[in-house]
Amino acid sequence: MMRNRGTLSSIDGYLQLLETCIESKSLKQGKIIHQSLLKFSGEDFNSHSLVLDKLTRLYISCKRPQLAHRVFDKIAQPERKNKTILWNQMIRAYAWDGPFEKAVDLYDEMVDSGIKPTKYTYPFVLKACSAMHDVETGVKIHGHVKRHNLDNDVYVCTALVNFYVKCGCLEEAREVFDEMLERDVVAWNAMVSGYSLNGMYWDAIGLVLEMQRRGLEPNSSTVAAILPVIGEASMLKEGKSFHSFCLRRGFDRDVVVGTGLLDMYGKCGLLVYARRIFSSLAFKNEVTWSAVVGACVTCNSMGESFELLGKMRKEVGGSPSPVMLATVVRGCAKLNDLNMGRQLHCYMIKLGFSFDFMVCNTLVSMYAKCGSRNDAIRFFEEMQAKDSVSYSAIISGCVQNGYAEEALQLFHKMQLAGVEPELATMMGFLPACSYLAALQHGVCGHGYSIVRGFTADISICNALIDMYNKCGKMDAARHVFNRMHEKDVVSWNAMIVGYGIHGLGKEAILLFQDMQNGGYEPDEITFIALLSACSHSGLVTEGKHLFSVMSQEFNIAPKMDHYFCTVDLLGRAGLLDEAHKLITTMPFEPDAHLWNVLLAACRIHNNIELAEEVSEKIQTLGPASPGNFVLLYNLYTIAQRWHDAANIRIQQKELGFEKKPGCSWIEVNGIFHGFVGGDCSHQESSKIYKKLEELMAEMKRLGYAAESQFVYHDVDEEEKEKILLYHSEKLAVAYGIISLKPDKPIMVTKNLRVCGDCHTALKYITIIAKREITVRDTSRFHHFKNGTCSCGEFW
DNA sequence: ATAGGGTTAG
Repeated sequence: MMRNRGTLSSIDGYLQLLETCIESKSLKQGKIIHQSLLKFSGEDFNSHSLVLDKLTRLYISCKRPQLAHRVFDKIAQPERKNKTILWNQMIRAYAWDGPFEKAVDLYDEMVDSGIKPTKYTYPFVLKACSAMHDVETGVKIHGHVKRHNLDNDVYVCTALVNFYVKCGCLEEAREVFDEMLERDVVAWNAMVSGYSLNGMYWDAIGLVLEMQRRGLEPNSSTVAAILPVIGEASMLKEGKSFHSFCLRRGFDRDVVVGTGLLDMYGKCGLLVYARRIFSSLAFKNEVTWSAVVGACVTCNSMGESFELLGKMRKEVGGSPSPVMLATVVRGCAKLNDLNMGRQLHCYMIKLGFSFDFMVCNTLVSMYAKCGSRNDAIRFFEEMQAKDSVSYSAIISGCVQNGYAEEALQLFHKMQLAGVEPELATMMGFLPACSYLAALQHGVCGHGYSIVRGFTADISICNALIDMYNKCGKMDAARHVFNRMHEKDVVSWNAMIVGYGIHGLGKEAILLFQDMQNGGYEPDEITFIALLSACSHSGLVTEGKHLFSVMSQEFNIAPKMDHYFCTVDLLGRAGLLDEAHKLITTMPFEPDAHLWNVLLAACRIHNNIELAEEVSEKIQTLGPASPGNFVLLYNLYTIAQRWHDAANIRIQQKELGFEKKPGCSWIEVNGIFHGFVGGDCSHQESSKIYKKLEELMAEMKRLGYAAESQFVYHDVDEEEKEKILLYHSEKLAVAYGIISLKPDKPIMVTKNLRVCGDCHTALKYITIIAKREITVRDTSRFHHFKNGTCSCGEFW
């Protein structure tokens, strides 16, 4: 009889066979045995607890927790009660390989069936909780630990510290750590890596010092845990002292420590040291190779990173890891090498990495940083799964390329898709609001940031300050600024810029005083902000003083941008010769851009002789931007040299310096209405033009004459008047007047500088329409009120 | 131990 084969006497044989499979982790053989048991053994055998126990262990050891679970469930209830160890092993299996929620389910089942968890149970459930970031369940389990008086066990408490650390609850972790009766090196390491993972370098280092003071020796794990933060904070001095500590203990030969050391040196910018450690390591693994490639990318040695990629394939064989490729792609982004980026993209597809979140997100970012918004969008849309990083990458990518409105739409899509915006998402969203002057969206973003606790972050507050400043809400910006618990140089700069673009130069300088009194060191950007603030307010003496002070007292050598601002300041004030002299006596060669600033000043003060001299310089240098062409063109048209003007236009086209079309927009109830010159595409276009004509008639009655010098075409006066009337900023203002309630101020944003004729016209319009109008152009705010503008003609 | 998204100026 077949059933005879399944007698109890043959069980031992099966059990032994299973045991060898468990030891050798041989899934294939194990499955064969399992199947033959099913086929030939019949019921008795199949429910034999020893067999089921072994089978469960087999699948656990082969990392098949779900298969194991199925067998485990067959063990009869009374038997299962005595198998605490097996329960623990099942939970551990899920905690390692997932699905993590199953680990928690099993734990609950265990507790419900009256089995007391042991100190070996808790660490695994907690591990599963931290993998899911399930703080609530973890805290519940912490309660169970206390109830079972296991809160004096090193093993369990270390697991609790680890759990809290991974969930970002540093205070809770520290509390558990502090209450531990005895602490071994592993416990200390858990706390150290907690501070390290959360970027709290001083706490991490302090803890290592304290552990040494208490007579405990840091081991290689301690060092490996602390090196990443040291690198992140570029604390070279501390890094070197840990390095020498490693040399004394011989830890440097350890791959993990060695990799950590080379990574740390790379992040500190010392590629020479990183290379040296890399070549000294006898054993290098995948991570080591990725780390050294990363060090090259960080230190701008791109060629070397590509070489290393090839070298690794030759020396180690096999294909590079996703991490390594993502790192090289990051290098392409840094180099702006779209071609190489595309090639790597193909390579990644070939290797089958196109399902990896990290890899795909790097590609989105690379395309965006290389200025190819189309590729970025296309690739982003094609991704089957998108996480918050994908959205963050595409949102900032759009903003970086000037597609701020699209960025807002993507932010909206993100929420519809149920993906929660993270801090870094807001770092793309808020600048998009700044760009668009999208106050209503910006305020929502502020609210959301408060709710999520992001406003504790300096960078978020800086982005908020900038957003409010660019939306014309200086009070709100200052409020955020004042309430920050900690500021950095960016905070001060953002606020100084705010005063500058609002024409409040004196306030900008006062804030600079406060900054110094507060013990903050200004940087290059601080002075760019200050100088441009002076230029917007006509503060010539103050600006000149700041320019000399920056190198003499603050040891910051003026760069092109500082000359740019100072020439602008002098030029606008009519000090053309002084501006000219500054350019010719500066310690490096001026570029076309800088001459262009002087040219613009010549145009303001109608100095044709100097302008011609300057334009010659620009022509020999080769115009560097569409702006150069525009100014030259304008200059010739003022001089009515139509032939020269036409030549400039032709040259501009041939060289591919197309001028950006002027475009203005206005936010009405959170919706943007954009206009280009002569735009008839708006739904209410006819109403807008009717309003403009009405205003025009009234303006003329008050003495307005179209300033036709702002039309640089050889056309007759009437035609010029029309071209001017339909400038985008006028269209947007007219739409504001007809769509916003009379008591609401009108705010229009323009992507170029506001035109001179429009500037005059808007003064009249404030009188006629009895409304306040604000225009933000690329360089500053213009607040029009009762026939005047806040800019005082400095723009 | 390596790895994806980020603020200010021109």
